[in-house]
Amino acid sequence: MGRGKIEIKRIENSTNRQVTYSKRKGGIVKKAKEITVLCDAQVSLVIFSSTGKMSDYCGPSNTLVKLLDRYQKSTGNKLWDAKHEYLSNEVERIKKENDNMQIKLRHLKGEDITSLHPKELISIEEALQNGVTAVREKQMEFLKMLKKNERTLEEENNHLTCILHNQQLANVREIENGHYQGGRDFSTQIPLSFRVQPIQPNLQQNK
Amino acid sequence: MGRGKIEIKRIENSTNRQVTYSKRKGGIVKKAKEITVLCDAQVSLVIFSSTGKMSDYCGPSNTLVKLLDRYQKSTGNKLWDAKHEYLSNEVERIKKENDNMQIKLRHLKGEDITSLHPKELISIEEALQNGVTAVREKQMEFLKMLKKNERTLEEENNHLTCILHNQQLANVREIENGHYQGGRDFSTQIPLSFRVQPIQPNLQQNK
DNA sequence: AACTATTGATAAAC
DNA sequence: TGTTTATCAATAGTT
Repeated sequence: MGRGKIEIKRIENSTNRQVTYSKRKGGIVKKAKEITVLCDAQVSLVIFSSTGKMSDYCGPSNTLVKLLDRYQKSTGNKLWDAKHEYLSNEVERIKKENDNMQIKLRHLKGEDITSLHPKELISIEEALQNGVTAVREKQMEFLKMLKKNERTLEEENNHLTCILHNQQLANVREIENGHYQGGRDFSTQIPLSFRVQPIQPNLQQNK
Repeated sequence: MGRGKIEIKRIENSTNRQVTYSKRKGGIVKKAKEITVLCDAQVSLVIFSSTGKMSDYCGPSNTLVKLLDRYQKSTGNKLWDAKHEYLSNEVERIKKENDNMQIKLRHLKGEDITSLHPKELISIEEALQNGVTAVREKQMEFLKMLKKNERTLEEENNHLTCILHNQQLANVREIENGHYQGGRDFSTQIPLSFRVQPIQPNLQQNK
């Protein structure tokens, strides 16, 4: 079809090849559209030119994806294969797990329990009771720790009070003896055992 | 091109449509092959007939997958990567949700609470307390229902006892009067108000 | 499935 | 790239 018959082999003239490509591409796409309408067929057509440019045509109301999905099924080719299926199943599985946990959570919060059996209610109550017990135990631990800290602080307080008292005594005595010497460091006169030791409260266990 | 011009619209005659489909399909595939050779292009062609049968053509040394991979890159359409990504994200998202719930559940069960703040402990305790309250309320409802049923049954019992008593009295009297008539239906002699009424226990509220 | 009159596609030229 | 035109190819209707 044309001014002369042509052999079906690569067109060496690059320009000619490009022109022929354009024309024939148009022709094929047109034919594709026609067969789509005439025979209500589904067509997916993807063409790359030798320069790497792409064209495509897809039957109406059909995304390429949809059509290729069908292609996959037809050929048994697992185009988007195991990975996909795995992920899909994974999503399903986890969603179910999620739902179950949601339900359990709601039950533990005392919601949606109207439709439950007495036995189920009892087991939930037990769980809650155990929880309460454990939480309260923890709180008791806290309390103990606070009290322990309190005691420690009290002891420290006593210590400090004692030291202060001693200092004041020493001070008074020095003044009475007329040996007052101004800004002296009294701490060096206090027996070592009375010096304030830094105390680490173990309240910081929970930052 | 043919014995007469045809409109490009669906061919209603099914046989004709099928024939035209065959012819044109061959034509398109031929054209695809030609452009492949003439212009060294790459072609992927997938056609489904209206009956669901599939044909395809692929340029030489190119699997459809490879070509479509190129298509994917060309369009920037992350054809199946997009799907994958979506699913992957979905999995991640739900897994996180899952983990959070798992943690909450464990906390409510009194597990893994060592690292919690007192404030958090308190809010968990509150939740548990609420749960216990709700569950116990439900159980109370059950108890009430059971008691109500018990009462109902007792009343029924009384009824029946009463009826039986009356029957026996009637029986005795009849025998005393010498009017005994064998397998008679005593129920017809009992005043209506004494007849056993069917009682619907509302215990079935929870199936 | 084969035939053929006709239309449609397109190679070459502009 | 778009148009024109002579020619060939595809195919609609027929057998």
